[in-house]
Amino acid sequence: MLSNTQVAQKLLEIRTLMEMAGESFYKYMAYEKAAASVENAPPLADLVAADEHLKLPGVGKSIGSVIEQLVRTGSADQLDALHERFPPSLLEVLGVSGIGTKTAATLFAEYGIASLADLETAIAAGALAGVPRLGNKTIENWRRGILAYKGRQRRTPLPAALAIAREAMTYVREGPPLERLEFAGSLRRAEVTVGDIDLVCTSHHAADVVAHFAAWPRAEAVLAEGPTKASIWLPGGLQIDLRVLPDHLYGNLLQHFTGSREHNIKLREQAVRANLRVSENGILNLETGEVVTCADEAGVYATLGMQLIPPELRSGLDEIELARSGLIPPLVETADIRGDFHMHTTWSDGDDTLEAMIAAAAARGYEYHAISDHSQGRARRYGMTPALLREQRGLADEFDTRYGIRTLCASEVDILPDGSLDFEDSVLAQLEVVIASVHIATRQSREEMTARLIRACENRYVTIIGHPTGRRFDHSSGYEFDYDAVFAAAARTGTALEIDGQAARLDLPAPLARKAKSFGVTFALDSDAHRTGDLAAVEFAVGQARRAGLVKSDVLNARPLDEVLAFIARKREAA
DNA sequence: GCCGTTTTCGGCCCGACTGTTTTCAGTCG
Repeated sequence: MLSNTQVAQKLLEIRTLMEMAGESFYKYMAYEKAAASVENAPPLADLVAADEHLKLPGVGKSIGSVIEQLVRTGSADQLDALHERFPPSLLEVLGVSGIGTKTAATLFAEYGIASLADLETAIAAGALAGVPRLGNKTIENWRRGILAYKGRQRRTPLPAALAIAREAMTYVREGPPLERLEFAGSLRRAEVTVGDIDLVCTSHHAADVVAHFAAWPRAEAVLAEGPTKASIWLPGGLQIDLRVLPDHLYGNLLQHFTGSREHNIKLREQAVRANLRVSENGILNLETGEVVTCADEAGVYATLGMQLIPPELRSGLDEIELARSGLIPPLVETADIRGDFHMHTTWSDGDDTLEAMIAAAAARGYEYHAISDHSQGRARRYGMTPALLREQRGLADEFDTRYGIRTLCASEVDILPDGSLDFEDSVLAQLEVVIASVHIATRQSREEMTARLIRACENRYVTIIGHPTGRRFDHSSGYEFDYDAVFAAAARTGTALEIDGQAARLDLPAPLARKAKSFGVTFALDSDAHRTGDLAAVEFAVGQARRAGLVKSDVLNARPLDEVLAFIARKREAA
């Protein structure tokens, strides 16, 4: 069964090969739009089963049937036919920066270059010398592009990209004077992984700022450098783009470079109907010739007759229609978070002591938090026993007085393969917060895993299901289960679902959280910190929550302590 | 190929940078 991301990739492959085949621009662009739509949609398997995939924006009859084939069989007639003409290895050639579909099509048709290896051989043999419109500089750029392609990592996880962006911004600030500097693009939209880093800047000294940026010692190569914009590569192939414009255009600039591409296309299509041309240089009224420039993004959206759309919602799905109708809700913010239910100490697998974690949580200004060291699972060499839990509780009470915070007595308890928990109910009853998580036996069938998670929800002592899908960017795509059934069980039993902000997890993913919200589920936004420095990861959980459209009232740890305790008590009493 | 607050037909976002082209196509985001 192909995932949404995999289907989106196949649609993009069709798009690329259609362009090479000489299909019309709007025809293949339709596939690109559909791919973006699919990426942000709920699980396609469910949509196709309910025949609801045709409701996705940009998906009509033709692409709808392609999606259906992809989901059911893993391929599609259309893709197979294109592969008859163009070998899949051509996509490698297209992966080289500077080579687009036109060039790749020519290289293939005229010189038989069908793969990266073919291209390298042709360059090394000088087979491309003397070709019209192919100078030494172009060949040299390709050679560099091939090296970058080979060394390139996959898309960079959001937390890692954010750290790099902040380093680059620190460096840029050390240069010529500037007014404002911000990261934009997929990073600002809180996408789970980012393909490159976009920085926007306002300054009276644009060319100097750009030159300073391009001279960053950490840059391995400068891809492009003009008077207002430069692109650099870091070792490993991550690209950073910087654009500099005058300060009165800050709103237009930030809006333009925050994207997404599909969001901007839709926004501009709407604007065109009102005779407005939108770009980073302002909003041009084609009738009057007047140009509106905006100091902030709210001005851009207001000029286009809609609410400000938060960056995390700019996916190109239906946010523009909602904003025109005034239906974008105020999303949950990091400042709303009053506590963090999920963190570990040296008592299990954390790196920092109980006191250090409590002090750090208090320093973040939390009203309450929970220390949730692991239960001592059957296969676990570390972790808490009932005796250790009692001992930890006593110490925590002392530290609470010292640091002015309320530490809830908690544990992250393994959900065993049959859905029972790793602690007896009598132990669970002593805990104020129970996070139940799947760590073992992750290869169960969809049916077994569904039953297992539902049974965990039905345990009266379970407050939160931790990192519900088990996906990890480093090695695991997570386990399969019937999302609807588990979300319904969570809502019915008053069990919160976690959005785990740990760098490698970000789980629940935003499209699933959006779906869970439709069932009436309550969410816990947690850091899953294993050291004090990771408590800030709750911000990544908030980012995913915002992408899912969650508001303050959807979030358990945005509530005051008495309401949190009442939420927990309701479930225990109801059972 | 998709879509509709003028449209079920006739439209479809916008601009920066590169290379070698004497006027712009290709690529990228």
